[in-house]
Amino acid sequence: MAAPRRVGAEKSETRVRLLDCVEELMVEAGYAAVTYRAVAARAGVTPGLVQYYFPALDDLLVATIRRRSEQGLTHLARMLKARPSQPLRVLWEFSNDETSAALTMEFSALGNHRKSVRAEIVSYTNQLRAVQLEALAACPPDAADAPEISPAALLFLLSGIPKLVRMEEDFEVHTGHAAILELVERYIESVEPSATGT
Amino acid sequence: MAAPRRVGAEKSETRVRLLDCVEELMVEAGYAAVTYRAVAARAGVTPGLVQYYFPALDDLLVATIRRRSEQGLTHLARMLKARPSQPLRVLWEFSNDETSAALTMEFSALGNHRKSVRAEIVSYTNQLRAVQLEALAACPPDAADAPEISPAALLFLLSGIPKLVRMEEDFEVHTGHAAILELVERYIESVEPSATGT
DNA sequence: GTCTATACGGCGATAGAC
DNA sequence: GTCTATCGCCGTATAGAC
Repeated sequence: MAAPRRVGAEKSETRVRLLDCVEELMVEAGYAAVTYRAVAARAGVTPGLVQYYFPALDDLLVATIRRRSEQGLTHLARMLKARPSQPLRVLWEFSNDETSAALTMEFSALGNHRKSVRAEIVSYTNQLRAVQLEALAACPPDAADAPEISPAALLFLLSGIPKLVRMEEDFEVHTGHAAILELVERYIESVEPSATGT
Repeated sequence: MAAPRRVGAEKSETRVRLLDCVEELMVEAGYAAVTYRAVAARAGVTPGLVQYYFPALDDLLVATIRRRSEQGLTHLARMLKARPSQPLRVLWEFSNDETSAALTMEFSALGNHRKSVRAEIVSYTNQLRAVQLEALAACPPDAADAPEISPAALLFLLSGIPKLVRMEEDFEVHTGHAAILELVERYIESVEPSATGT
């Protein structure tokens, strides 16, 4: 693996600040607003310096995604560890957490035609799914009045519904959102009653 | 409303051909590949001529979406009219139809930061939802063993699940897809048995 | 290792000639 | 209706100052 050119140190304060600026630009104006010149202007440096740390725009975008992904995996692991008896609630809350929802949507859109970004998202999603499936497997939902549903299908719904709701809200569609959220929450309540320990 | 500049006739053959080229470019290489120069090259005309018919790139993209949307609404109306006793099956098949799935995904991604495109999608989606809800309202699902679910929530799932599945497949995620599709189809079978008339 | 200056070709968009 | 010329912004590459 040849060094692709000269590149800045990983621990540089400047580098960290640049990634922060990318996130800000993305949520405020979309991924299309992430240009060398715009990032440089916001960080108060020259465009050339941004390129020094991230030779190609892909490098800048992938680094931004990777940092967020690592934070997400760590966060989920902490939540699961703190409440080992309520995997469904934890997964549902995690997927509904909007801390970085706008950013996540932006990344997905970007991934649609940037191969490098897509690869990074695939890697992250696979790690996430593995952790989530493991948590669900430890607690097979066999409550009395709950419909039969496989852990994989349940995970699809728990993680997918909040994402779908956010996407539709972005396009001013609200049909059935309140009803579906209430339905999922009633299901969770039936499988993992609020007042339950391990 | 002032005429925004000179513009080509709606019925021009060239105009129709340009829209075809846009769709081809979009599915083959993504919306980012839709440039005046690329569309012109594919259609065998000069970039300036493309701009004559569509002064801004937004005009070109919106025209492409509008044409597809009208086709989609017409198609759904025909399907509903042909099988008035099976709204659930029709809606499910319509949402699973991949005739223009790639294009639809592309439009959604585009809509995320092109205001004009977003507005067009909002308009189309609202019309679509109205038609779909009306179809569902004519047939309240009160089958014996089906879980209680409102028409709006049901529509959310029928239209959203196929979209979500396609999005995840794009990122090489397959978890729970087969199970969830089978689950929905079993539900539909319970509410609208295959061998049923009006 | 950090940072700057400059140049190149491609892009969307505009104005206007034929 | 059709096409050309031109403008400013973009990603990228390179040469070199501190």
